[in-house]
Amino acid sequence: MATIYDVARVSGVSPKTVSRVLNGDAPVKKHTKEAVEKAIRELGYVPSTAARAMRSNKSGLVGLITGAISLSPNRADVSGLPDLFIVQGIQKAMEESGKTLLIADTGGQMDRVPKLMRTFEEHRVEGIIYVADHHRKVDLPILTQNTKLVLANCYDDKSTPCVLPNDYKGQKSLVASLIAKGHRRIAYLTLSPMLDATKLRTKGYADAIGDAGISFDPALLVAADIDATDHEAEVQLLWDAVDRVLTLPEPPTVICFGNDRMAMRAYGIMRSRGVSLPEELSVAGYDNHRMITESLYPTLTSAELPYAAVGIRATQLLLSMIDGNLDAPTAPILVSGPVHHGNSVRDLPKPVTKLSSIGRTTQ
Amino acid sequence: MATIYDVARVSGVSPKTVSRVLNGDAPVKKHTKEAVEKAIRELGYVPSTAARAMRSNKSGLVGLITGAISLSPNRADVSGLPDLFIVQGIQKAMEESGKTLLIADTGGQMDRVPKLMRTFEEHRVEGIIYVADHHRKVDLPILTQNTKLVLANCYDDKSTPCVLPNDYKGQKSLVASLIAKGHRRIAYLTLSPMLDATKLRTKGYADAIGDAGISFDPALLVAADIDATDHEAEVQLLWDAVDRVLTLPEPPTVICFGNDRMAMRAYGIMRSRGVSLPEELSVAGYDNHRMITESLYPTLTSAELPYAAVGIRATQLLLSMIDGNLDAPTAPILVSGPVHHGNSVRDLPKPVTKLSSIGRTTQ
DNA sequence: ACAGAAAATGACATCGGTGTCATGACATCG
DNA sequence: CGATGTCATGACACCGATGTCATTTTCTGT
Repeated sequence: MATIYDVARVSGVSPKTVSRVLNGDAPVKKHTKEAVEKAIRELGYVPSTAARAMRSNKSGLVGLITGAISLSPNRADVSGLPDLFIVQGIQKAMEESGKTLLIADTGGQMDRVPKLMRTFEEHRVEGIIYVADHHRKVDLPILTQNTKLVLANCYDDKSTPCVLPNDYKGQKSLVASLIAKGHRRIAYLTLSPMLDATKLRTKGYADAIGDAGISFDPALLVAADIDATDHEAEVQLLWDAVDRVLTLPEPPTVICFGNDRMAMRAYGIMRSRGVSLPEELSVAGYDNHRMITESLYPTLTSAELPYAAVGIRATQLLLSMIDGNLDAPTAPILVSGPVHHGNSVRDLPKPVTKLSSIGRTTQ
Repeated sequence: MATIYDVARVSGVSPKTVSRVLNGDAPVKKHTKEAVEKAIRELGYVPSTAARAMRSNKSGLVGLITGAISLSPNRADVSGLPDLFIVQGIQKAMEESGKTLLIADTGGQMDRVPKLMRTFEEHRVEGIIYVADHHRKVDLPILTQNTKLVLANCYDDKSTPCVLPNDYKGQKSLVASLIAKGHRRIAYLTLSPMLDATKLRTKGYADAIGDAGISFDPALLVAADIDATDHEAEVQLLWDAVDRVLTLPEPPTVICFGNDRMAMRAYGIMRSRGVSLPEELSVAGYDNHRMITESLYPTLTSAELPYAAVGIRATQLLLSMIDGNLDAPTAPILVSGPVHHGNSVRDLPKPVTKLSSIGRTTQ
């Protein structure tokens, strides 16, 4: 492989001058410059990042730890939006920065993380992004010294800088939009209550109806997706939850589901029950998993889980930390996504005025 | 960041001795060794691969070019098995080799490949794997000098070493297994005839029935998945193709589809037509896309498209080329996968003997 | 035409490891 | 006991870039 010395020799100048041509950091005579460029072309010279890294103490590398590549395709049916979208956002944002991404996949085994981090340190990465498969707390080994670390879709108790989806605001916006369409009996069939996302979204739901002056009815809030190892059991739980809210004395006019997949299943359940969507019942999901929302009929209203944006924000944050422009933020950075309106939510005739709204508004 | 010199100073030995402790390539007194290891621990010393790479001219890096990360999740509905599975295979195999994987995603734009290759060369990767999204011919820019290159799921006309799924054998094995179950009228509804995979599989189909002494009936071979930009049109083409073979004077007892997704759609079509599976008609797919094959009822018989294995083989090939153990193979390496038997193919009562098989065996 | 400034270029050291060779301390053997 | 060999260690150069500083060439203005 040709080196800068070879180029210098062939073009009859000093290596330093070749360096100047390469980096354009000092004036070089036009004639000289052309000779050097010719030599570079002839020799097929490509500068070595390793040598550069050594001299400048900057590797130009950024590490990414994720399980998204090894797990995503198989897992498409067990979870919400695949975290691969976060990785995509990171790739996209990183590309523009000129840094090179070193991707390490855990294969789902957390105990491999220290080894991966070690490899990253040997390569002197300028920073590391850790991506979790869902909004949750993590506990990573502490990095030696001052390697920059950003958590994406997760957080820890050492106040490591992190970027999270704004689950609170997402659900709140979604429910607010339902209220704006005239709905007042709004059921929420959640994912497991153990999830951070569920806790936050439930608060968003409660605040949205509270802000609208609607009283909170605990019967409308049902955890419908407990960790069932069994696929059958999962479907049955959902069926049961739907049944429970629909047979209430005053049933909801709309049901929000913990994610789009639950909503998709609900379409089938409604068909079985002879309930037509959205005429007799409106439905909303979460994630805006386009493969689902756009292919369902009617198209599904859903709050976007802004995974690509989380990846992009995490990258921007890391890059700014690397540049030293910014101290690490102490609070999590929250990323919000819009509500995507499909045809699964219908406009409800509004009561004429608040004063006259004495009769029932449902059914 | 601590260097080998810091370790040497703290432990009171020469840098070279520290190097020996690190690499174990020369005897070191036990006492000295312990002192060095203590210093390494205290300083949190991590050797720099950049410096190593410079001295040894070996980066320990391998490049991977793919579009699987940026495209896979969105594209799950437009293609067969996602090529991400190939990337998974590569990651897995590479991990054991101690090399570090540099993943570059094209984002679907082929014109970005030269830039990515350039970056890889700057990092002095020891080899590059190029992954295509489906079995096809590619035309990559020539690499400077002797950088090792392996193509996965694709080939070129410069006889670059490549690893391909054995589409011929896959379809042949599948059809042979159908014949073993007593089927003799076997329809094949293919993907676009322009695809390499289709050509190879069609030959596999023809050879399998030929080997069984069944005469080839062109009416049973229909291209059913032309590149329709429109989703609707695609479904209609499939419906039409199914209709065409089922209304033949002597209809098939089993239909093979170009991929699992087509087969999945066919389930719906059969339901509409009132044809029960597998009692009245057997069905087989291709890819063994588990998300589909295992969740359909009845479970789908499918030939495995061995993407993970393609990734692993490609990695092994590249690593052996890097080690110089092996010259590049001149012919493509073909990877075969098994046929996965689901419940979508039923055993057909066999004619008692060949001599007495005068009557119709169908319907 | 000449001093002085500015532009263009080069010599050399350095980054952090490791290969090569030299050297000193012991052990072994005749 | 001295010659020889082995073991353990260190000095030094080198990999390929680039920062620092020195030097040479070219450009100004008077």
